[in-house]
Amino acid sequence: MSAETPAKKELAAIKGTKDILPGEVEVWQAVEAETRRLVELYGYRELRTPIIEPTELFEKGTGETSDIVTKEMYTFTDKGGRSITLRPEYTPSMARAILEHRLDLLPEPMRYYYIGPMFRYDKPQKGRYRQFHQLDIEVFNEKDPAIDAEIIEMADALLRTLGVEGTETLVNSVGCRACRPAYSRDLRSHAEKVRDRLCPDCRRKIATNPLRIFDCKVEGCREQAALFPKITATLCQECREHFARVCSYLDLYKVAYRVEPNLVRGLDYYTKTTFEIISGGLGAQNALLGGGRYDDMMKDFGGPDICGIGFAMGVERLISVLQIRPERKTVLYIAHMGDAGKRKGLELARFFRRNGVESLVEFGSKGFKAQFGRANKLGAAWVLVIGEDEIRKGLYQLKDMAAGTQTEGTPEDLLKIIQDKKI
RNA sequence: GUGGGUGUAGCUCAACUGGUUAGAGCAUCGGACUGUGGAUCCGAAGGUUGGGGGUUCAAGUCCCCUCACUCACCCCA
Repeated sequence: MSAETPAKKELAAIKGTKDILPGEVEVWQAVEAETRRLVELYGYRELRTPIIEPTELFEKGTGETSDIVTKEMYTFTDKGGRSITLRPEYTPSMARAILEHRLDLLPEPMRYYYIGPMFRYDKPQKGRYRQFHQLDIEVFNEKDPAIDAEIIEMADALLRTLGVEGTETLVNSVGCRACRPAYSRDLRSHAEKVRDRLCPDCRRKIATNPLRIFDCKVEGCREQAALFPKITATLCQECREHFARVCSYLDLYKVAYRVEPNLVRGLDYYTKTTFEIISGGLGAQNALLGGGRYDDMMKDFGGPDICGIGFAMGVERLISVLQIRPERKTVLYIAHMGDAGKRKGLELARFFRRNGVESLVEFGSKGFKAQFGRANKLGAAWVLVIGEDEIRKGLYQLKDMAAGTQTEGTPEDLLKIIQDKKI
């Protein structure tokens, strides 16, 4: 079967997006199923929101000065003149849904999750796509530092249950509105004093985002940054105590982690705890998941003063470090001879499918030799043989392809053989 | 958005300093082989060499533009 029209390159998937084909999609399905199972053990419920939102939601939620909002959003005007944006992240949508439906008035704990596509107009590279997928986890109205630790422990448990190895968990506190401004001022004045020893990029960061100087890879900048004050040393009383409790609970869970005072998350809304789990083998985009606390978002939305905490995990990145590559094979292939054989095959396929056995019937008329060859290529575990003799007797041949053995019996007999072997 | 690298069949790769009709392996399809698979042999199909322009008697090969992929910066999942 040769393709009559070769795929035109002009009709390829757009830059930064990908098809997920059979052979790989099974990995996605397994990851999604395992993820749902695990987070529901922690009391999370799925909450789905639209892919499109009013642009304003992200301007207010993600932050007007963030890179995401200033240069990475897919924004357009719809026919009604509204400014619409394809969600670049999930947290603001989640917060919006909570307020819109007043879920904060329900007795259930507000623990939600979602797995789905996000959109950012970035330049694609390893582990970075324009349409990518995230697992998003959020908890609202839970001030206790125990939830900070539990959420990190859950992230750790999820990666373990999926078989991810060689990760490192980084935690930090970025303070709150009471103590962070003072720290930023402090940092700026320190950086200003050594301005001429910093790279051009970092000189610019002094004004825009001094915390980011810690991320610079230039040797001179790193030397200077090492001398800057640590945020962990200048936290206010409340933030310091909160962070100490988070760490002590993590110790209780025996989760391995490293306090990384230089860990700065890029989104503006974080307060107190931030964390990230990184993995080697991901190149420059090494964050498998990242998140933190955002105690002021709901209030900023004009809603009740309830706090939030959560994280997002990159599904593409996760899958790229997974070892598992499950493949789905055909179970039962039905080979036949003659028109009566074909009709009986179609009938029996229905019988087997109704009893939970995946079945494929050969539609063409080939010799048994060719049909067995085809079954073999499809990786069929079983082949049902229907010829004149079988139809006359009402007894069919079932071949176990791996063992090479063949059994005769009624459809019910043969079904039982397949079902027994499955267990 | 800024740099660097790479684009040849579905996949992995060939094609000497520019030189006839761009080849091979794997995969696909057909045959040897109309009552039983994996092997082997034979054959077929599959390409505007990512696209466009230029230099040249002659371009897969050199130059320019563009697109895509890729790595890093940046940002982040």
